[in-house]
Amino acid sequence: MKALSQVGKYGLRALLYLVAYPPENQYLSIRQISDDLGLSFHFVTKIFRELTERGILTSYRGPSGGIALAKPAEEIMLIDVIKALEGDDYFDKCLIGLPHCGSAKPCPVHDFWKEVKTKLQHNFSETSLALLGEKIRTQEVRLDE
Amino acid sequence: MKALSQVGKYGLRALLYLVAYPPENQYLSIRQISDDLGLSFHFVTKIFRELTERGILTSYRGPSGGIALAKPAEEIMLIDVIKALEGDDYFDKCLIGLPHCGSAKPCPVHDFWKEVKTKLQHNFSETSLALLGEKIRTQEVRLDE
DNA sequence: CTTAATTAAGAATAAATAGTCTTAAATATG
DNA sequence: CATATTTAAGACTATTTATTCTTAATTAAG
Repeated sequence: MKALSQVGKYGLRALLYLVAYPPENQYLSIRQISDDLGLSFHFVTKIFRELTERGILTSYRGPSGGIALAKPAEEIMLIDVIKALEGDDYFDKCLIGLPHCGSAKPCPVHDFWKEVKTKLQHNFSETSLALLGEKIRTQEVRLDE
Repeated sequence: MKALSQVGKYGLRALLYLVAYPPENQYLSIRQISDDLGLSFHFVTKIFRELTERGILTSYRGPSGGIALAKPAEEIMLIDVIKALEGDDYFDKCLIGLPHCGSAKPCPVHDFWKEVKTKLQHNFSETSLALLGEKIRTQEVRLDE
């Protein structure tokens, strides 16, 4: 199941890198993230611009510039990131693509799919970047390969 | 969340039409399905060829030919259709796209995502086309708009 | 002030997906 | 056998998504 586009996958991975390995300086360069994760520098830059516009990151140009979280990692929830990367209507789509599917005109799998989306949405709303960063640092999980 | 490609969405809708409104004759023509659902005839034809190869449909050429279920609708599970349309690895994908993500090398959201996929897989395995066809026929739900 | 380091912006290209079209093959019917 | 109806096959085109490239703007440091 391809739940995220490449933008979503790379964006989330790059963001988690920042959260898991916060820089000593105020800003972490995009180059370091993209090199370390083996992602295209330009592509990550483009994705991060969107996250900056959405208020998830801040950026600073020039030497020793880079990007940083706009808020404490405890206050950034996975759902904010996913909506920023995939669109605010991420949890509103009908499984079989009917444009007017909803509680008034449900498709054959509407109720079931609604339930799946609600649970996902709930889980993503409860998960902070801080939690995921901690998970990565304590070596329980990994961000590459 | 775009869980299905256009092939998956259209294929499932077209198949559900067949199940919900079984023809009096042995075969239902693709033209009738595509016209009724407002889908491209050629596109549905292409999708149905794959479902025929995968043993979900049978087809018959010539006048009063068309397609039909290869098995009773009770024996065709949603999971078979989705795997035929989206690929057998549909439930094996890492959320953030790490190629080696698994229980040995889990990504930061592996456990959570695994659980979501398992539940989905389970639900799709229990849902037959017959059930969905009945749902559509009894007007609880709809297949167009 | 010059240079190097960095992100911003968006144009350009490539690849994947979606959709259309043409021709062939099969088959029923007159 | 001729014709009409239908799916099969795959080439072709269009659109969307992904990726790369180029240039500009900002800023630190010598």
